[in-house]
Order: sequence, then C-alpha cells, then structure tokens
Amino acid sequence: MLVDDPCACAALRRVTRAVTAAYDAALAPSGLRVTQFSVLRTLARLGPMSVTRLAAEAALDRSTMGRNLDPLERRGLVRIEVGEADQRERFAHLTDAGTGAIEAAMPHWRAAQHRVAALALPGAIGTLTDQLGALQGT
Amino acid sequence: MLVDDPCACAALRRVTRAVTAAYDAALAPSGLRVTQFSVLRTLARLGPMSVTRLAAEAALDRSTMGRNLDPLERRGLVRIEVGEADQRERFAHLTDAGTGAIEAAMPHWRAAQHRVAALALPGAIGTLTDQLGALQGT
DNA sequence: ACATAAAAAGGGTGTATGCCCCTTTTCGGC
DNA sequence: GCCGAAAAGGGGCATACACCCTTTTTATGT
Repeated sequence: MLVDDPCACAALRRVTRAVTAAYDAALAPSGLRVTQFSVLRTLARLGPMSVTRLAAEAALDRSTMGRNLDPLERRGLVRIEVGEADQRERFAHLTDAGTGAIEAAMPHWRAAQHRVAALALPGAIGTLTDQLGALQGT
Repeated sequence: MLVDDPCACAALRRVTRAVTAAYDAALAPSGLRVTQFSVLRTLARLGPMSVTRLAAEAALDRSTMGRNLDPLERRGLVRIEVGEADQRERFAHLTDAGTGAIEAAMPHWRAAQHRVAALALPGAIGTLTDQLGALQGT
C-alpha cells in the first residue's frame, strides 16, 4: 500500500515541536513562551495595533491571536483598548512591563537562536519559509 | 534593542501551520486530519502497540498521544485494549475501518506530498529534520 | 516473600490553533 | 440620510500539545 514514505508534514510538525520546546526551555527564566515572546516582539517592532492586524502579521487566525493575548493581558504585559477611530477594533499596546519582559528575555532568545543556527545550515529555515510561503492562504 | 532579526522558531511554526492547513485541506474528503492520518499510518506500518510506544514513535508526549487517540477510537478507526502480558499497557489496534480510512486518504495525502515537493527543494525538510533532530529530548 | 523502585496510563490545567456563528459597528451605494 | 454589505471581535466547539500528580501494575533487590 506504499505507506512507508515519510510524511513531510509530520516531519515538519515534529521538528517544530522540538524547536519550540528548545526555545521555551531557553526562555523559561523569563516566564515567557516563544509564542508569547513573538507577540510582544511584534508589538515592539510595529507599535500598537488591532487584533486583526496582529493576527495577520503572525499569519494566525484572528480568534487564536485574541486568545493568545489573554495571558499577556492578565500578566500586565499588554493592554487592550477599544479603538478610537473604529470602535469595533481592539488595540493591543505593549506596557512598560511588557517592554521589560522583552528585554529580560532577549539574551535567552538569542542563545536559542544561536543553538539552532549551529545545527541547521544558515538560511535553511528562511529558504523553506520562503518556498512554502506560497501555501499561505490556500 | 535589536529585535528585528527573524525568530527561527516563529518562522518554523508559521510554515508548519501553513503546511498543516494544506494537508488538512487535502485530506478533508477523507474526514481525517494529518495528525490523525499519521497515527493511523504508524499503526499500519508497525502494527498494534502501546500508547507509550506510539508516543515515542511520533516524538509526542504520552498524554497527548493518549488524547489524540480519543477521536480515532470514537470513530471506530482504532480499538484500544488492555495489554495481555502487561496489564498497565493499553494497546492501540487498527480496525478494518481504520485500514479503509487510510486507503481512502492515501491519494489525497500523496497529492499534498507532491504539492509540497513542488515548492520545496527535494530533501530540504528531511535535511532540516535530521539537523535539528539533535534538539530531541533536550 | 516482601518492600520499594520504576513504568504505564489517566486526569487536571494551561496554552495554541482553527472553524463557525453571532453581535456590534462601520462603510458604501443610492 | 437610510439600508444592506462587510469588517472586528467574542464565544462555542474540537483538536493538538505538554507538564504535573496520582493510581495501578510490574519489576527488583535482599
């Protein structure tokens, strides 16, 4: 029945779990997961924005991003405010505590980045991301 | 603060979400998700085995694999039985319906494999998996 | 033989992810 | 200026994932 070929998706999911675990372990002292760190970093890079925009930046479902913000808001790292111009929008703002959390986490994140870079050929992940980016929104 | 370098983990998670969505869409006619298809395929390849062994094969947490089996058992694709020699073990068996589900899903899965292979350099995912496999169990 | 260590699984909790439906609010055409 | 379409979000549902702690069962050492 030819079921012995490796599944590209299963392989990718597997390696992603391993990499996520490595980043989460590295970031543990900061109390952030890599997913949460990424959200904070996006807000630091691009400034306050709506949940929809934040979800689009991360290529995540809107409702997923909304829920991912919950623990960050509970911990006071992010503040959610009703949009001024458009009252439907909820704007996510990085708080001072959020900025501090990023700064505290940065060295641990960089350590994880270097650990992964030491294992994978430079640009391997970037190349894959670019090539498979075509699947986005399929 | 140097927050502009792309996060390898975030990039990997993102591309994995896209690939998973593509496989899930391709497999939709069969009513299986790629995660479920992978579990069934492992059972077809290696025969009945305990939850712990199945989790180890997939490099997944034991409790996660236990819960992933629930929907498959509910749909009658997998049967869970208490181990004969070791009564602590729960053996997962592929049912006839499970075998049929794999066969029905195979052409859709192959289509997804080809679609991904057409976008990514051959072996790119395999190479990455091998290189980053060192993170396993860190 | 018995006490203890170790393994297998289950349940609880928390996060991550996406879909669908519903309400609120805005926008566009007329 | 009104009315329907479209967008933003929330809540419900289901899956995916991992950690902890507990219970059951097996293995081990003396």
